[in-house]
Amino acid sequence: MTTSHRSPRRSERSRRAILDAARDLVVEHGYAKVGIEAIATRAGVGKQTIYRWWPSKGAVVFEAVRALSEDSDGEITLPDTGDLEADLKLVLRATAAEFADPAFDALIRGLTTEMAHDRELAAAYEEHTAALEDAKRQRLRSGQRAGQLSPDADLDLVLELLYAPLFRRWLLRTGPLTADFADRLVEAALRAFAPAAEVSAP
Amino acid sequence: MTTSHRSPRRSERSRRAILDAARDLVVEHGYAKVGIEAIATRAGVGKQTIYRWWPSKGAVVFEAVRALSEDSDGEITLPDTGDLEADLKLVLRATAAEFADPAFDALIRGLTTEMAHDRELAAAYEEHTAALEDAKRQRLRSGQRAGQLSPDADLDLVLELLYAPLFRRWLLRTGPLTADFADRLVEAALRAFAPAAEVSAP
Amino acid sequence: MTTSHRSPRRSERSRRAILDAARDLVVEHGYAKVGIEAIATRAGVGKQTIYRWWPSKGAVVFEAVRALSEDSDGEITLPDTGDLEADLKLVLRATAAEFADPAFDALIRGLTTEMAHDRELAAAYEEHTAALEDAKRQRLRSGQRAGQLSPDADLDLVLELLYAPLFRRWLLRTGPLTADFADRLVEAALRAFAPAAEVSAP
Amino acid sequence: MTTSHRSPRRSERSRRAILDAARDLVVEHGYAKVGIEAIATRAGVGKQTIYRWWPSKGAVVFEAVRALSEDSDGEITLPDTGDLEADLKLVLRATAAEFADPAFDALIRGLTTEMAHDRELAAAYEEHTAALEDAKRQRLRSGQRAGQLSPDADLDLVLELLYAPLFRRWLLRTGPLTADFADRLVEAALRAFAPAAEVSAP
DNA sequence: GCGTAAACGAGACGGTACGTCCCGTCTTGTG
DNA sequence: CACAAGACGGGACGTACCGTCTCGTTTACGC
Repeated sequence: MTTSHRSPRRSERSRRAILDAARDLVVEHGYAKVGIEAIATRAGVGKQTIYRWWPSKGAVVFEAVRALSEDSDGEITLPDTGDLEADLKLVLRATAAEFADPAFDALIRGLTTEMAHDRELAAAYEEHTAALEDAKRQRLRSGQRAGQLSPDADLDLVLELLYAPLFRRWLLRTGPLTADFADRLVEAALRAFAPAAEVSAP
Repeated sequence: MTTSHRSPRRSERSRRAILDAARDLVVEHGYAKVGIEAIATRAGVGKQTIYRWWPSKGAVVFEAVRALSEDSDGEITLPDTGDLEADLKLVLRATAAEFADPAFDALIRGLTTEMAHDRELAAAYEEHTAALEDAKRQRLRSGQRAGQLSPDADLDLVLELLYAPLFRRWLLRTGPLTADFADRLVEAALRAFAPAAEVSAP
Repeated sequence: MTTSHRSPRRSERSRRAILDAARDLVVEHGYAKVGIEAIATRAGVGKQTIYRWWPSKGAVVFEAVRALSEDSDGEITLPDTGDLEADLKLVLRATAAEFADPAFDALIRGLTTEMAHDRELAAAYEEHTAALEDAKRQRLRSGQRAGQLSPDADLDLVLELLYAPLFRRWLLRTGPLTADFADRLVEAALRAFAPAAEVSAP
Repeated sequence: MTTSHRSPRRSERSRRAILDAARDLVVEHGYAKVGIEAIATRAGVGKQTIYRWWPSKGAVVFEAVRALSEDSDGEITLPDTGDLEADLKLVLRATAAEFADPAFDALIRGLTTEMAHDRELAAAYEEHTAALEDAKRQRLRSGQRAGQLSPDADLDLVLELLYAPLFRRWLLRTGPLTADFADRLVEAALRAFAPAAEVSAP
């Protein structure tokens, strides 16, 4: 169990204070330099109150991140204007911009490297992003039905082609996360899974 | 400077012992659970002998990893049978297999997440892999000349399309690293940058 | 106030359970290693129920000890056969044996060292043993009247000479608590306060 | 091993700072309220430097106390004017005064109660006071030879009669530690072991 | 070959953070 | 409203390593 089970006895005030402290400290000093003690002190909370409800620093930060996106989570919908390429470019540009934001980077980078070592944390994160992944697949499927993707395209593979290069550039800082890069990724992926050329009718 | 400058006074025996100890300990217990003290003890060496020549644990492990591939490093050549697709599949399958090897994984995973936080280490690693990257680019260019890739394909982008999905699957364990996956990556990338179809003259 | 004021609302069942748990735990693990939480848990009681009625662990254990000797406390009478020496030897031998009993030792040792630091607890204990002290003094006075002690002997000093060496040997484990030791203490004290030798009239 | 083995590597500066801090803190706040962390902080020392050389807080304070009396320790000699009673009164009065000194009390009280629970510490203390005990016994023996004590008096028992009442009054605060009390103890003990009355020569 | 300066093993040092323990108080239902 | 249950802020515990800093002791060069 990575995330904390709510309990009627639990102090909501402390929970919020811990998550806020964790978020702020990580943004300020970076994931690695933040410890449980610092979070507890900043939150005005005993260490035990953290250990009681979370198994690790990763779990706390993870929940802090999740709490950020929780408000708007009601329903995830990606743009669907009918133009798959345009829509994907919009989304990937936004993703690239997000990765390029220092505050977001500070929060998410440490969490990501932590997930590379902690399978439980990774599983929790996957669960958290499942809805978003689904929405992405839905949009691709819609494009597929509209004849903008090959009918037998593996949509998961398409997603990996779109996002993995972005992810790798961000994590390893091997290249800039520009709108142009996002555009070219979309173009390449769509070319790779373009529907077969039509045969002109006689 | 991440790697150590050699000196005539330096004890080669200690250097080897430290690198071996670092490699073995990381493979045994994982990067995060290995500390400088443990490396020094296992190597039968004073801590200072490590701090004298390396700036961080990452640098030691990095050099330990580099030492592994140092023997065969004289000249890197990728297969070039004339069939770009076949050659790339060979290479990517090998890469996938390497990532799937537990010992390699243990060594390289911690180093990778460390690079995500330590720019110096990342720079050193990039330098170390520059030759290999070059070789990959060369093979693509050769294929390009042979008409198996569009003349205006961005070869770096092709490499990212090929390797980033592999990297991400490996790091985040989001999917299996099979030969089939490697094949499909190669096929997709080549389709994305296929040369323009010839228009038959009427 | 060291001891608890009784109240009609108070649960006698809880009170007994707490005292029993305290006694048992102290005998099992020693005074220092027993905490309020352990007592509460063993007694099947909330911590607050302890804090509501007792000010400290010392007070609980003290009352637990007192409860042991409460049954027989109606009237304290020391033996008075007319032979002071014999009677005192009997009593001191019994005291020595009591100190030598491991269960008694475990209970009383921690309480004693606590009293060395907590004046309130010490006062409460003194009050508790006042009747016994009185009885001892009575027996000495009786012997004094019978001409077995000097008429101007300071009976409190006699008691200190009798009991302090026993107490010190027990607390600091500086010697065995044997019947022989008890006997020799009695003999020495009585010699020290023997009535003046009669001068035979010529 | 309760006390610390000296080592050439050991920092004398740290050792002194720790003992001084321990002594001062105990005198200021009392044994029970002083912890290892406070000692380390006051001494400007890492906790580990304490744990490296001492097994417990008791051992540190014990050594701090011992260090106090170390200077004058060359040779212990008790006064021997030929008048045993006068000499003993001098010594016991001094002891009573020492116990009554608040700074000494603070230091020694906690240590004493600790010894009641920690046999190792008690053994170390006994060793430390062995020379003094010997000197006391010597003085008694000298008085014995001078015909001021019965030839078959058990000198250890005499010492217990002299010191135990003082000790008990001090520890349990059951009476004042006055010069008068010291005098009366000496008188009582000497009466108890007075040599047999001489037979007047005809 | 012989000083001498470095690099060495060893490990003590001042620190920081860990995760656990228990304190005494506070809060939340239940009987 | 006393009770059981137990969460809470607080803070000390003893451990593990960090990176720095002496200690003698090799060791291999320049004289």
